[in-house]
Amino acid sequence: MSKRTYNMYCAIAKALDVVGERWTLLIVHEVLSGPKRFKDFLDHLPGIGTNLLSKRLKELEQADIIRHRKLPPPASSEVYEITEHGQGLEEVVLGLARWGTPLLGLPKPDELFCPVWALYAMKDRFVPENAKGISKTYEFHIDDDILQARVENQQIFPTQGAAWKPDVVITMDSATLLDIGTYQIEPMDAHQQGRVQVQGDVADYDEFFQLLVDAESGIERINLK
Amino acid sequence: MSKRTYNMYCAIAKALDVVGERWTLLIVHEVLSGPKRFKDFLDHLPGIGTNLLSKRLKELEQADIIRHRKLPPPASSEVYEITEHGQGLEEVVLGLARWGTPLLGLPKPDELFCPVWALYAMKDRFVPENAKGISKTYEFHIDDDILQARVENQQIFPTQGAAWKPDVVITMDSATLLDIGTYQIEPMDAHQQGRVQVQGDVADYDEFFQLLVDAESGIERINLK
DNA sequence: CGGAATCCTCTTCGATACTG
DNA sequence: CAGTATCGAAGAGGATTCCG
Repeated sequence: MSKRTYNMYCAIAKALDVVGERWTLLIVHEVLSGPKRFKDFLDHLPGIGTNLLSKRLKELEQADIIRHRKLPPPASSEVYEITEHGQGLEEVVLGLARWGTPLLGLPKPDELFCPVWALYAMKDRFVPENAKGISKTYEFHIDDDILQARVENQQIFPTQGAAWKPDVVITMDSATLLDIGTYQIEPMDAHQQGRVQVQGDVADYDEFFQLLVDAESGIERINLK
Repeated sequence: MSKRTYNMYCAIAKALDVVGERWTLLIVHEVLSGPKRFKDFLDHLPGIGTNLLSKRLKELEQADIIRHRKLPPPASSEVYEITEHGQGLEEVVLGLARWGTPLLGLPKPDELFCPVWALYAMKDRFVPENAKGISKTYEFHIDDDILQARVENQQIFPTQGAAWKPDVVITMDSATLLDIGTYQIEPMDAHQQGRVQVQGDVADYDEFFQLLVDAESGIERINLK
């Protein structure tokens, strides 16, 4: 009944004792992107099963990586969120995202995609040099998800949820987001074809994607052809 | 017989599809610290089992993270080393090391410790501000292992193996290294008690440990009491 | 509906023994 | 020393059920 451990006096092994099991770091990624309900995890982690998810959430809570709290009625559902200690794993998750990007290729039919996962892609692809003098908040409506990206001081802060006073609101479905993200279509072309709606200045929409790595190096980065 | 995958179009999941299995990142850590033989892995990864190690090495080779080559006779043994692609995982491993350090506590009797693991601890604890104007190479003989740390331009480059022209050679056993590393004893006290031998200027030996975080913040960092 | 518990099958892991 | 073979134990996956 004792928990499995590597039994090594090694910081890496100690970390993996806690977050190295299957699904664990993916669950951490989810809560790093914003508070989530049990159902959200199930939707975003295909095949995990309720029992295993339940077990993982308990382990993560015991390790002080997440906490859960009940929302007041009428919501009456539990919400899981990251702790300060868990926030320290951001560097690890971001490192995995960076290293994993070239393995993405094009999405396969049986692969699940959730819009929130684009948050780390934004961080990964953001080019500070292209953002000089820009201070804007971009809001995205992708399928039923709302995301935002605050750009400021040549940094980007993408998070889940609606922005307070967005400079522009950009609406598209996830298929279009994937086509743009994998450089199958230019952002402005997608807009002209009616696949993207923009509330606000269309120039802001165009500008946002200029902040990310361009198609040429981007295609190499996600390893297309 | 198809490999288990998360089936998510997500860079983090893709990375974990490749390096997320049990033992895998620890093996990557080992080769990041220097080329290793089969036996070395077995000695450093208690309980892995030869079959699983063999399997992991094959998987890592297939993923272009490590490569193996035969040493010329009379050595005639296989050596596994990191590839350029695998080197990209350094950020992930270092992130895990950083996050895992506060979980270390004091070494327990049944926990294995290998001197090479101190390499990432050096990187983690190095304080650039304390290294102004220092350009030296420190060589360490710990038990039967030889390590080195090159300090230059307020950076530290710890690696496995003997240095070319070390400024100082420091010899101790791993118990002493652990005592110093966990702030149970001051480096100079350990030297005075004959637990550390120094070839070269003893001031250099003292200086080196000044480059790492001091006891006060260090104890907090590894979460002792 | 959110989440925990049960049962069953399958895969992976871990330890030992064995071979080149 | 470098692996392969074998087998019992543990963990994962999927369906279903139960409880609030």
